[in-house]
Amino acid sequence: MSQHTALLDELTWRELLFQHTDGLAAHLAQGPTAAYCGFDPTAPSLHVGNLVPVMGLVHLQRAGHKPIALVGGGTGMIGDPSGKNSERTLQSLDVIEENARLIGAQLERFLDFTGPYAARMSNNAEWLGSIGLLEFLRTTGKHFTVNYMLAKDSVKSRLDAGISYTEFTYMLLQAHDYAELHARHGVTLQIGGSDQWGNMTAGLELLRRTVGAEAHVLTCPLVTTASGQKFGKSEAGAVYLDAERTSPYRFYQFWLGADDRDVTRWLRFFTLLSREEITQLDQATSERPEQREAQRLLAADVTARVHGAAVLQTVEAISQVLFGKGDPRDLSAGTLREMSREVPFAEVDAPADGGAVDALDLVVATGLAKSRGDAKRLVEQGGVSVNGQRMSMAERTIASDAWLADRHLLVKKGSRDWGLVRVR
RNA sequence: GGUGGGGUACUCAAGUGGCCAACGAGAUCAGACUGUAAAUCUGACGGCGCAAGCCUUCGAAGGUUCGAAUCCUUCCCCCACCA
Repeated sequence: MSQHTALLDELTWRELLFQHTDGLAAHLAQGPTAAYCGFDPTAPSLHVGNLVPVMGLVHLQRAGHKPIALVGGGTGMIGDPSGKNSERTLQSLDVIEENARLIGAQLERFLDFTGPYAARMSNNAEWLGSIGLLEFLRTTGKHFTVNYMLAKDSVKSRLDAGISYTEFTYMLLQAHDYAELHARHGVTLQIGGSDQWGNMTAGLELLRRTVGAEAHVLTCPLVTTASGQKFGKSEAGAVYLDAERTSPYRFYQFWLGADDRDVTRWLRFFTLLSREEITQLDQATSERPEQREAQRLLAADVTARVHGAAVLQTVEAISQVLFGKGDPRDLSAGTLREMSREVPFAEVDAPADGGAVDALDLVVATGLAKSRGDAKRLVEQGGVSVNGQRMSMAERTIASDAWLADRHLLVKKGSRDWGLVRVR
């Protein structure tokens, strides 16, 4: 067993291996293999769910293979019907281009572009964008029967609701990508989420029929949560890698909040910690769950990889301040200013009448409630604290002598949603 | 094309002239408990409002009526069976 086949063992114990083609182990044993994984630019940022195949590429590289991260600037113009129960609206070309640029930049951070196993970035707009319809139909389309295409789950499940000719064609484009990358870079392995199996095998079909090359595919499982929630959703929606969309603090908190039942699996999925370390953390979770060592390490590891060590330090410090038992009055103006970039922040005008601000306004200004009526409901239920003091409808104003450093007010909604306000 | 069933709030789903902003369940939010957990219990849950109340909603548009989610007309869509 060489370094190259260690990939499968690694993925197996991490449970990142869902399905793969027969003979993959023997193929990998032959030496460094070029492999790719595609990401369509359907959003301006990757989200945590995308991290699974990204980590697949990372493991691939660590096992001595050459990863290619493919941005689907071309396929993104068409729309993948896999897992969708209705037709999607097409996005404008500018949006797709911009998304592709942003996602490409995110992907670059995970891979090493130097050394003997240097990674490579690619964008299928490069070849799909300029291929003519007739040429495409003659070179790629000719190798697929409609019968074959109709048998794919992605298509079959849409036959009642309807599927456009455009989306129907998606699998051919992905197959074309595989063939193109095979020709350009000798790619013989494609990885992706388990929902991509159909599209990926279409690529194998094309390679088999055209160049007769041996090629493989490997899929990663879908991430699930113990509570049955969709993975990667927080109250505020999807958890993105982009700091503008999901603040690093929220990102960190997302991982920190992992369910005990999920945390070990997520450590295997999303960190590079060794088997021994993870086993140890697993034990820590069952012996002293309240310490949440596993969650802390998971959050730190992933946040550091995505946002960098410096940012991790900041968000850890902020988490410590917010959830530690310190008195908010001790916070320095500098700390508060740093915090204002990570938690919902708003500035309000000083009240005309002498200085006391209304908690309802603070809750609304920070977006923790969408209206005063909504805020009132929260206060009535005891869900709002300002500067550590629980508010009630009768007592909910904060006089200026109770403000924090540099005219700040720290608002807490529920047990873990925070907002910061500064009085102008 | 014919016949029958159906479209109700985030989702599922009651309601068939006033007591309906609309039973119930889930989701969500808050409180208690706790580990910034899970489970459980309690409360909130169309919008705006500190309240009185106002506004918008029951596929769409009209109509009947003092009054409609509920009755009538037309239209749109879904499902089942027949052709």
